[in-house]
Amino acid sequence: MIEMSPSLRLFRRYLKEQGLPVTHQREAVAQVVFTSAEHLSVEDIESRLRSEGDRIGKATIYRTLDLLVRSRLVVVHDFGEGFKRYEQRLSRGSAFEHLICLECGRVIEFDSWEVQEVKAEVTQEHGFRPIRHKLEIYGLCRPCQEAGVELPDDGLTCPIETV
Amino acid sequence: MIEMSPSLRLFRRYLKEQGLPVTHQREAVAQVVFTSAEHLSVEDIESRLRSEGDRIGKATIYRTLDLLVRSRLVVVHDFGEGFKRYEQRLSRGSAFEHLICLECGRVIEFDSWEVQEVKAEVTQEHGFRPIRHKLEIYGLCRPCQEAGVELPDDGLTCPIETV
DNA sequence: GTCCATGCAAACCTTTTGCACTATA
DNA sequence: TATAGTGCAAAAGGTTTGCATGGAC
Repeated sequence: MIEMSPSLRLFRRYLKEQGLPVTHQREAVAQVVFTSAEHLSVEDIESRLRSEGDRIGKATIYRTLDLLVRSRLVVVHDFGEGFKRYEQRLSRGSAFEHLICLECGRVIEFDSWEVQEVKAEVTQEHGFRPIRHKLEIYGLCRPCQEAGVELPDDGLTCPIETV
Repeated sequence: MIEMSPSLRLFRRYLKEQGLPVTHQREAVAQVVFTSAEHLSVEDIESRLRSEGDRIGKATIYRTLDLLVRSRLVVVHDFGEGFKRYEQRLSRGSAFEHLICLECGRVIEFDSWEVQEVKAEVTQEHGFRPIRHKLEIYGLCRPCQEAGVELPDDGLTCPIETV
């Protein structure tokens, strides 16, 4: 049986509030996300379920993740890898600021007070109603730099503008 | 014939530097991106080419966009819509800060000096070598708010944490 | 004449959907 | 027992690739 984490308890409550059945599959998928501190791909989730002896169809995983995101217990990230990653929202920072290593995919979260300020200022200026934001800084993490990784530079010989 | 914009000139130079042929298709795709101030999807690019009488295969468009990105004359964006958008890097702001309307998809660019500072600080702190960044603020643009658009809130009745 | 690009279609990958079957409440 | 979920396989949508043909240099 699945031991009950606080988040899982909330997810069950959410399902009941919505009049939806609490199934073994939903609990299993939720528990995988809730017991991980990482940004999981659907592939990751599927293989973790499998290693626990659970064989749950991809369609069900996607459908459950959709519920988890809707419940606000989980957030979805798109780091431009061609697929999405899912992360529990409770515990840890749950910051929307990330350093993302282009070499190994490592993600470091951080909080920025200043970004919140920029957000407030610029949205007010444009009459824009902010709902969420993300700041993503792509580059090379320390371990990859120390391993001597260099990213290829294929640009024009005389660069135009470097940001 | 295609009239030569400064960017197109640079793209030709880039192709020659790389020992690659300058073809009509490459010039046509590049010119579409260089003469637009918007964030174009491949669909957009294809239809603009078509309306100019150019019928260029999608594969060629993708391959040319890849070259344009490599040359650094164009940047690619992924706003989580399920496809990518392309934008010329010269002229205009070419900021990496965006307000993105969840209702109509409108994108407003802005520059933020503070974000550059946050980037410098946090990357130094983590020994991370930054290459590029993006700040995306999702929400409702003024016109959509005035049109009375409200986004559904399906979350738990007692929200956990609101960012 | 030698490469390389192009165009088409097929392949690919992630995600979504249709449908017969099963489980929840 | 009624209602909704599950699993499988097929479909969908954007992007990539293989290959024969055609164009750049």
